Amino acid sequence: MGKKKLEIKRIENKSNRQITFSKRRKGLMKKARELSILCDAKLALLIFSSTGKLYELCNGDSLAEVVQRYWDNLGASGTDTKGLRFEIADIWSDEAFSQLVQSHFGVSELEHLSVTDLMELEKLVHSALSRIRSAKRIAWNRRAEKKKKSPSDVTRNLRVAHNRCD
Amino acid sequence: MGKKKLEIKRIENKSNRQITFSKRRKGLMKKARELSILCDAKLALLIFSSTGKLYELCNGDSLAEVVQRYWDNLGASGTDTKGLRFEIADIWSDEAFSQLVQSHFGVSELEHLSVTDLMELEKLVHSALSRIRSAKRIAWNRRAEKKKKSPSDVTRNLRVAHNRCD
DNA sequence: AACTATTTATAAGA
DNA sequence: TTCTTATAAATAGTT
Repeated sequence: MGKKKLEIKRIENKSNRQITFSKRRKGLMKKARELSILCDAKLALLIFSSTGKLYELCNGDSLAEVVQRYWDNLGASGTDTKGLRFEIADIWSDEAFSQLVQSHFGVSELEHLSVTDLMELEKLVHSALSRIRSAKRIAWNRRAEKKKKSPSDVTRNLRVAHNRCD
Repeated sequence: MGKKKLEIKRIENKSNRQITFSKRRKGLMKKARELSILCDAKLALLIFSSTGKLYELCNGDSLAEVVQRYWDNLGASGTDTKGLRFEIADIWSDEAFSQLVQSHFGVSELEHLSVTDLMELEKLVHSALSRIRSAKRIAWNRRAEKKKKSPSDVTRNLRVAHNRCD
């Protein structure tokens, strides 16, 4: 929409690209906000400009919680994750984790921690996730290297689970 | 845009709300895709309908990676997280975590785990996060209850940190 | 699910 | 850059 119809492909002129980014980013966020209000939807929107600057929008829950729902949803829609879910619950009966909490905060019950402590713990666990993901990526590549010619169905399914984006 | 100007507030009629949700969701995703192509931006968009159904869009990296960049960004932009970051790194030198990995998978080095194991571990740690967040929410409410009248600056800042959304 | 009267977003230009 | 304006695009109400 504008004086000329704009073809949807990368804008090569840098300053035009910047201007369009700024205008459309604002428009997109406005629309996102409207959708969430009009239709009572929860949403999260993250935009990284080509220079790496982050713009974000979310409503209702914190972004972390929206993302968490995303993960829950992944788990729920998976076909054979039930056995896994049982084991997942077990992390809390595992001595190791309460020891971890104990050694960092002096108590082992989450219920006894302050908001500040819990935020710190949250970041702590997030950093664990980062490292796990990184290891997963590396393991994935190692695996892909071996099966270069024709990936098996199992491999393809894993890719879907790993990279659930359209 | 439409035959009448629509006031931006929750649409009470359920079927109208549903129809508007469907139309606007499609429009929003189209705009998001266009922005990412035109301006070479990375983005992630998660939408949960009021019935809980998830619609998502992301380009470039997987959603997990976009979200991870979000967390990295949070850490980098925080004013007083440096001290915290040091402690965060320490989770991996902590015996407790490697014991956890050891007891679940038989080896303690992430590098020796398979993709499948790492995915399981990832879910495991995610479930830990769920519980931490839940505890945080509860602790937060307890705290808010006490300071009902006029929240202090500290309280307000924590809310910002907890719920970093505009 | 299609239509269409309007509103809204925005590409160029000032 | 910010403001304006002509035009394209999205969509509210309707069928």
